[in-house]
Amino acid sequence: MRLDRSTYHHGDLRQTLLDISVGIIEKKGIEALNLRVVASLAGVSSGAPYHHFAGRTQLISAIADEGFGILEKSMRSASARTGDAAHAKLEALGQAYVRFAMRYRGHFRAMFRAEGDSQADTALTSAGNRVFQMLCDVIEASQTQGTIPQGDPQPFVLLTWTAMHGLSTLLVDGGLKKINYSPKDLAPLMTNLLKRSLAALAEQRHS
Amino acid sequence: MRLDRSTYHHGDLRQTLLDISVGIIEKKGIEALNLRVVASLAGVSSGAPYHHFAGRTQLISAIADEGFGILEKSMRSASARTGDAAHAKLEALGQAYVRFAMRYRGHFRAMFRAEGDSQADTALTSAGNRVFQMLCDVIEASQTQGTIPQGDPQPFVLLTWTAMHGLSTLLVDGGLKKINYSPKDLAPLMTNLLKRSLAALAEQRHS
DNA sequence: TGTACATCAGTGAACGCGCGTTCACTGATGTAC
DNA sequence: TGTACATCAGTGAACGCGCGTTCACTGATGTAC
Repeated sequence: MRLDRSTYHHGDLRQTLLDISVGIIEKKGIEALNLRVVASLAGVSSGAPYHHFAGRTQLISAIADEGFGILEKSMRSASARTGDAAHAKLEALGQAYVRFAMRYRGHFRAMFRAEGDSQADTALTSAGNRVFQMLCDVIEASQTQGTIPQGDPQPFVLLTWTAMHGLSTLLVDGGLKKINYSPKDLAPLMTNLLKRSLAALAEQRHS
Repeated sequence: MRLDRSTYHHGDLRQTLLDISVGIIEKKGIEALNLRVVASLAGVSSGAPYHHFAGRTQLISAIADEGFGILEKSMRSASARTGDAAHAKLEALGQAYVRFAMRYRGHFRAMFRAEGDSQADTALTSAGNRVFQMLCDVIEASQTQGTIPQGDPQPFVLLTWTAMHGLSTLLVDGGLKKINYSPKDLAPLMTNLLKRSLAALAEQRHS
């Protein structure tokens, strides 16, 4: 019965492999993730990773899982730091999301890798579902509190997600390099845009 | 001096290869693009494509170029169909962009493939630059006509781009499968959101 | 109109390498008695 | 406390395949004279 994995053989190879992989995905993208290189950077042989992950795919999934965990924690603590006003919570969630994407680019890419139409297996993890649920909840709370018009919340949820996610994608993949506007200014700008404009949608939805 | 390429040997293998590749990228994603399979689907041998493209990378670039060409044409004709009011043109551009992404998913993926940080060579083609320029122009026209507040147009351009592009990405990669809201309703919804809310940003930009 | 020649778009076998994955093995750690 | 044994996390050579790419070639089309 070993309590301390960290003194056993390598230390914590599993986490080391995850960390190195994240670094590679950040720098070179997910396609460049090469198990042999990861292993050698970790100082182990090419077969070692298979004692911790069934294969390359599972390693990437593990990174995605870790990412969703971090994202959920970030969003919960961001939400907890605000008052009960739904609009404040919505803004906090948006900022937390974008900030997460910038800070954990490798995880973000692993979480939202587009692998053709096999998107089925990109089914969100439980943490991913909880994140999405947080968004739904705060939108509904906004409706209850009158910050957002009544009615089917889905379009509002979608718009919020689109704005958050679209901006994050642009920031992560460098799609706005040619626009010299600081990302730090953009996150709050974007979330405020969102918050302020949701109301304008009310009549649009019924057209 | 042959005037009719289409009667020469295969016909127009170059275009055939492009079309088949686009189909594959639509169905299975860009990583699944396999030159040998493309060649065999076109009914030619594995070496044939190299008489038309220097390699896999150049074939993808050719698809991207074609895509930017189509996108530019779509946006120009959408813009031409409206009056001179800048806000109408802005909305038309947004709708054209999203519609293009849905209709030409393969091209769209080739145009905005994220290949790590080698984004340098994803430098936009001339058509891509013109598309971006159209967006800048209409934003500036909106400022002149008073639909959008004065000042540095960059943040406005960026927000428009983010909204258009973020929604398109979600639609193309199936990121909103679980939300049963029709894409056809979403495009105008999104562009209207954008148009109506740009004004709300004025004070935000100076905070 | 016919013959020699250049060119161009194909063929298809073969090369070669990157890389995921396997497998028989070894050495270190923990457990039983 | 020592010895036998189970287990687990490593090693590293080797397998195998997918796939981009090359190359000597062939047959069809176009040009010169």
